[in-house]
Amino acid sequence: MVRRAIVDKNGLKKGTWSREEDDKLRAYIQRYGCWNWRKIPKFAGLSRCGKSCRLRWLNYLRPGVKHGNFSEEEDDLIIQMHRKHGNKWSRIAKKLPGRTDNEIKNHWHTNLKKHHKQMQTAVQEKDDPRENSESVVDHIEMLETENSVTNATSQEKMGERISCLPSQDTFWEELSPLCCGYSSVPEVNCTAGTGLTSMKILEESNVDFWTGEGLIL
DNA sequence: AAGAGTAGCAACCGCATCCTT
DNA sequence: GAAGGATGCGGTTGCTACTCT
Repeated sequence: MVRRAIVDKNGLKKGTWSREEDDKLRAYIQRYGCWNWRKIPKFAGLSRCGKSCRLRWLNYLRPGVKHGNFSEEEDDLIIQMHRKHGNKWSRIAKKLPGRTDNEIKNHWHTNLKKHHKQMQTAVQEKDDPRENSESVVDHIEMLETENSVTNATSQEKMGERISCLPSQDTFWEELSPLCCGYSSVPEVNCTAGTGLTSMKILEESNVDFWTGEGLIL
């Protein structure tokens, strides 16, 4: 299920990524971070365009990316999010840690679309009470809205909670190879360092690893 | 067994938006 | 504020594997 690798007129390779290319890109980004997607292929020794590298990293090589079957919970969430936001795949992906917008989009077109149509037909035939009740998505987003309203307070709390983090620069320098693809980092008030690794700190601080936002518990 | 049709998904393309100068 | 470059996003394509006839 892959595209044959070809070389275009500019000498840039297209199509399937080989293992060797994956290794090169992964090694480069883990070492230097993704400071400029256009220049990375050159420095990493790849005959690919920056866009292609970015996509490959975000969808496959990035640590934490889940592959394989979607759970029922994930399916439900996708369906509800799609009902609410339409084809806003990146937005939907933010609610599913480890899933990429591309994967969700594919999953929707191959599996959920059919299911969704069946559901809609069923709803039209028999008025589905779920259509009128508050969905999980609505509830989550309502909480998020409340969270953003009290953002200042939250940030203060966040500052307190992770005031033990290393300096901001050190912190994101260490994390940058893992956080590539996200153009912004959260405004985190970091102060004195500790012996904890950044990953460990993230795990313990209720900060969403992928978005940098505080998690709703 | 073989050819046709379909499903699944990685990857590309082009436009939109953001960021920097 | 304008322009140009970088990045993000969603639609679409192309290829292989699988299923059906």
